[in-house]
Amino acid sequence: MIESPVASELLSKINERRVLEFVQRNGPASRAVIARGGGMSAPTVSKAVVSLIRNEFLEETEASQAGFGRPGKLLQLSEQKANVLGVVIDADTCWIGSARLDGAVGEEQSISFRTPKTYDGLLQAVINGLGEIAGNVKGDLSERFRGVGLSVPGLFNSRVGETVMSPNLHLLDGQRLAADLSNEIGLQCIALQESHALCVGERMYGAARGMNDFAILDVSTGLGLGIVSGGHLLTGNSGMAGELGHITVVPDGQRCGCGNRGCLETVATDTAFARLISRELGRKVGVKEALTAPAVNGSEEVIAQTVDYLAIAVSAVINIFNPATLFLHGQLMNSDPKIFKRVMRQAKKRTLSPSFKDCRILQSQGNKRLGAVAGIIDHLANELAPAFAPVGNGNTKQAS
Amino acid sequence: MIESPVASELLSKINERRVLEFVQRNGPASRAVIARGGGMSAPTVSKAVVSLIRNEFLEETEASQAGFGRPGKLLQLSEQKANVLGVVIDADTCWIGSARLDGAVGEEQSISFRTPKTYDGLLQAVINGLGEIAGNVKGDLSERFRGVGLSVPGLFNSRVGETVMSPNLHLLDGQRLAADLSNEIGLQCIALQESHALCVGERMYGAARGMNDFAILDVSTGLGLGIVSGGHLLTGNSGMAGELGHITVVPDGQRCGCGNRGCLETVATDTAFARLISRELGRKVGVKEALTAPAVNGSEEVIAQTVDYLAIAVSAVINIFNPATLFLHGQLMNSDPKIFKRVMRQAKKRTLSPSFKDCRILQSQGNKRLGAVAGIIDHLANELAPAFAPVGNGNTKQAS
DNA sequence: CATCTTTCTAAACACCGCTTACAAAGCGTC
DNA sequence: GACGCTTTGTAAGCGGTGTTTAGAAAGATG
Repeated sequence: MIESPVASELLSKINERRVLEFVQRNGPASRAVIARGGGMSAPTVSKAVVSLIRNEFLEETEASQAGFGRPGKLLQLSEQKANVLGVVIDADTCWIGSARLDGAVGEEQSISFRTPKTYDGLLQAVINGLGEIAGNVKGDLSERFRGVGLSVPGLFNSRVGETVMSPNLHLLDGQRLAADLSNEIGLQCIALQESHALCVGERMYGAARGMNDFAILDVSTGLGLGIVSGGHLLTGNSGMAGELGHITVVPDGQRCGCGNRGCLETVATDTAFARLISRELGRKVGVKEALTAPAVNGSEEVIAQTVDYLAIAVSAVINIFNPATLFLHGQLMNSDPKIFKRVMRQAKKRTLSPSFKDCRILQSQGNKRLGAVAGIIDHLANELAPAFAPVGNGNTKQAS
Repeated sequence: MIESPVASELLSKINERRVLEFVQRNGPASRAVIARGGGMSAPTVSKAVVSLIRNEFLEETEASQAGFGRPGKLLQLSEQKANVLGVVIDADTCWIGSARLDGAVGEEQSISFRTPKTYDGLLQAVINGLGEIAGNVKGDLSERFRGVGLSVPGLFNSRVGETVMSPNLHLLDGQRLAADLSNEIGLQCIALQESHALCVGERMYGAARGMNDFAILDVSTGLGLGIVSGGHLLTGNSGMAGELGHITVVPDGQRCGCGNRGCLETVATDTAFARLISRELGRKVGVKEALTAPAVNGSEEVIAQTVDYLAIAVSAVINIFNPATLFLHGQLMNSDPKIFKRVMRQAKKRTLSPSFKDCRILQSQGNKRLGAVAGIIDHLANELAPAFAPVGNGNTKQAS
């Protein structure tokens, strides 16, 4: 039933992982600092460091911080060998870039291109792009990089690595992009659904660094939701968890791309807003134009229709997940403070007040690129060593 | 940041926990059987067993199964010393009972009583009840029992152990029943919100045994939801996760007990159904009577109003959590197959089909009593030793 | 240059799980 | 009833790991 033969080596693996995570979180540090901060003895840290350097996760810099006694040699995430590649697939554009283990994306080493029209075209474009970044030397790829992380839109089955359905990019339907890519370039490729990628990225490198209970609600053409609860990304049985956009809020509402009627996604997204304003103005406008349209600035009544549903979404997330922090992401909320305020006001009304008080709500930039990179880095770390999570069922405290 | 000083003993603790869980799941077994089934070597199991017997979690029985070679001595969960107490607080009645570590509740050793009208009355009634079960010898309690698990209704903050708000039992508001009880009787007391208790109980002893991704939707006067995802009970930051009942589905609907309007709970519960039928009949009826009323058997249109919202709830759970199994619990769905069928049919329409296909939906009895018992047993096991969960962020597979 | 502080490592020790070897305990057969 | 067969359970030895202790290394201070 339970597997994995708890051997002695497990301990050293756990400690290696701890050291690595300490450096990931706190930046370069000496062995002594890691020992103090990570709750391990100095020799233990040293041994872990030896292994991490051998595996090219860390490297020793000459840089030594000034101080009283003997200066410690700083250990940092490897910049030489431990680079990874990130790929973000979106409906209109794709992005490819390289990054170091610390998540720093080399801007000069990244490219964007319009999303091709066919799956084969996309696959080939990604392969070409990766090769370009690797300096056009194909054989070099697997030497300079350790893996590729992908952010993919739509409904993604992470158990089998297959995009089940991608409403805005149907060419991915039924495809296994990560596997196909891996076969072509001979590197590990790991795909994450974009909302999940956002979560992993924010947690590893972004605003949610170190947080164990948070949610990210991403409002754009659709409604994306990523949840980290108790330190775990909520994936569900097949990685399809988080589809908040398709809960029904208008029982006989308009038809949604998913086939159902009245999904939250039909009324609480950029697209819904633009559609609404277009009708108001009598001509078709995009989201950006809609936001600056006079009708919008004029009347709260007009924006209310979208915004109040957005508040229902926010409220649902807080009621259902009780996160310590909720990040809101999307131009609709982050461009106009008036809109954000109204969302907050309405959400407060619609949420159980203890849960609402318990939750800090922040606007966030979010970054799928970091997410793609974080996805592969997290995978590499898991491959190296398991994170240790002493864990029960979450029931807590208050004993005698 | 991360604590717990990964010492050598950690390994033995993990293995003790494994042995204990093996026996919990598979019943009495010999050391050899545990070794084979649990993936440990025989000496390791023996050592763990010694410790578990010393801590009175296990005991050795003389009973030996017939077979070829030397018969193994069976190890079972201690019946002598390792008993626990379970307490279920409900709006109308309370229950107290004792159970063994294997979850077997001694029916003759349980009592029920009407829920008192005041908090002090309740506390005293529980204390008395516990004493009664312990044989009226107060000092004996802490010798015969290891702890008390409680199932409490309403919104429960598990971080501080306080009931924040209990709509159907306001005497609990702001109270810390587990802590108060613990102070009085000198035993460890652990409270769980009732929906969470349901989950823990089903997972440890019931229909969800061994499942790592499931949800339980409990439809009664309110809408309770418990989620286990990736093997973890979803509690949120303060244990208040799972409040599906208060998401808004009728933006300008009727007022809910929580202060908001149009909560799912106002339209998709027993109470809502009874209210609906009452209006139909022109007189006030309870749920049971409502279910057998001629109006109900006659027309689908009448029940549809409640049932279709119930389907929205089911659909929301599947869309949001992507569970492998969903247990539906509540007399509304489990008494009339016609109703259940309609819920299923409607839910199927309203759910993303990959997620729906991925999810097995079962009717379930559920049992808060087992939940209360499982809660304290799980806590005791966690105290003894951490469960080991090698864990990443949940991103999976499909590498080169 | 000696002293001080801090870093890092080597050695000794204790703990752990695993493998191997062996004793223990029944069953079948002769 | 004795012997072999099979399985169970334990003792001893080995390799791996973390910790403590002691000491070497490296720079700052006086």
